[in-house]
Amino acid sequence: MSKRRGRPPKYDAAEALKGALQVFWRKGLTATSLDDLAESMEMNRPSIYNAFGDKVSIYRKAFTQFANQLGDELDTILDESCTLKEAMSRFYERALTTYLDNEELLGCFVTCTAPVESVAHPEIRRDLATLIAEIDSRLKCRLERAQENGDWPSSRDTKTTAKLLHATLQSLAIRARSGEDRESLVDFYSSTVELLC
Amino acid sequence: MSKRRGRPPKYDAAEALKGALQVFWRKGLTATSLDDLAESMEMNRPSIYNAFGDKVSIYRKAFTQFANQLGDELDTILDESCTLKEAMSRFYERALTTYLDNEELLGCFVTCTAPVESVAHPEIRRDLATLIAEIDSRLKCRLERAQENGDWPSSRDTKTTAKLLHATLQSLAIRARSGEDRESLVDFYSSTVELLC
DNA sequence: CTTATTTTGTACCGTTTCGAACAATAAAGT
DNA sequence: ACTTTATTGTTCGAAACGGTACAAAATAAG
Repeated sequence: MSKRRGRPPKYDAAEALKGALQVFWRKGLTATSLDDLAESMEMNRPSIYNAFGDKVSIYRKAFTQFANQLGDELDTILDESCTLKEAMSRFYERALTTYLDNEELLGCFVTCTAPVESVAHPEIRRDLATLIAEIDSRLKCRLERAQENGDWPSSRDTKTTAKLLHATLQSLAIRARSGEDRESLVDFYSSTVELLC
Repeated sequence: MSKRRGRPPKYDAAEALKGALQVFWRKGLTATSLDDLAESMEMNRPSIYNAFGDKVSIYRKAFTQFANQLGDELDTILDESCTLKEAMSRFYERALTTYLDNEELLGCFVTCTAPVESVAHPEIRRDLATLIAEIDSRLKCRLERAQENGDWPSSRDTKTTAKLLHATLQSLAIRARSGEDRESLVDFYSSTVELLC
């Protein structure tokens, strides 16, 4: 029942990581300076270092938080939607909302900022690989469920279709960042859903 | 008939850009220093600056060279292949060869390094958007040709399928960089070709 | 009130960065 | 031979970088 000794931290860890995520999302790992992070996390450099370690560590923690948060939301959508078509439409729509937040064309944090660092930072490469495999797996499971429900032909290949649905998500991420307008992106995922689901 | 005055350049412009491309491909724009470029381009910094401008300019020139070269090769493959299936298989196989050059997992130069810079550098964002539209268009044309030849059902949507084929290319680029092995990537594009073509 | 513990914030260090100034070099024109 | 033009390579400087040392501040325990 002992209370924590010492001066109480001014920051909230999750909130600080959210700030870090915002800068990393716009600038990427390398172009983000510790000063940028200090400002966006509302902490000063030594406190950041003490709490989260060096820049790569902060990035990876922000990465994990992003993956967990968006992943959970997308999983919920996949689970609670009745038909496969409805599930995938809502899935992409939710992703787009994140990618085009506040009229800024940010794309997906992971897809747009992690690959470039994957060569210099093997830890990030592994984080990326793990996340990709995770999403593949979730989509494949959803397709299998649709097959059990008779909502999707059991003759079709779940593994390939899952990867194609994932590829569409990745493409939306990059296209959003390239400035493609929302209407065009919606058109893309809508017709993809029609074609594959 | 007048010859060029002054000391003749030691470097070959195309060769130097090739060197620049190699570093940018591994490190990305921001993490690449002018010293890195000087070494890889076999020029010293002032000469580089004099010949190609600042770092972003060099990157964009390397980008253009890459896009032209790979684009031309892929177009040739699309054009000279008889069947659509054969065309797309060779298309992806050629891309993979580039992405996995010399056992290093580099992925696509454009897909893996350009998006992260698109927010800070609008010129790069436009370059990226232009290239994406270009590839979409080429693939769509190939599908239309297949329809004319009776090689592909004229009932199907060329625009959406072109984007899906493109999304598969982008996904291969990212997956290669994440460390996914060649066998898995070949499996992915093979079954994609079967499914879509 | 004193001590122990933890975070904060200022100040600093050594390195790397980009870009430019400068003289040296190599070719063509006169 | 001398001038003109263009590239090379050395050198420099100001700024930004990541990371750390250290004292001040704030709380709990004794």
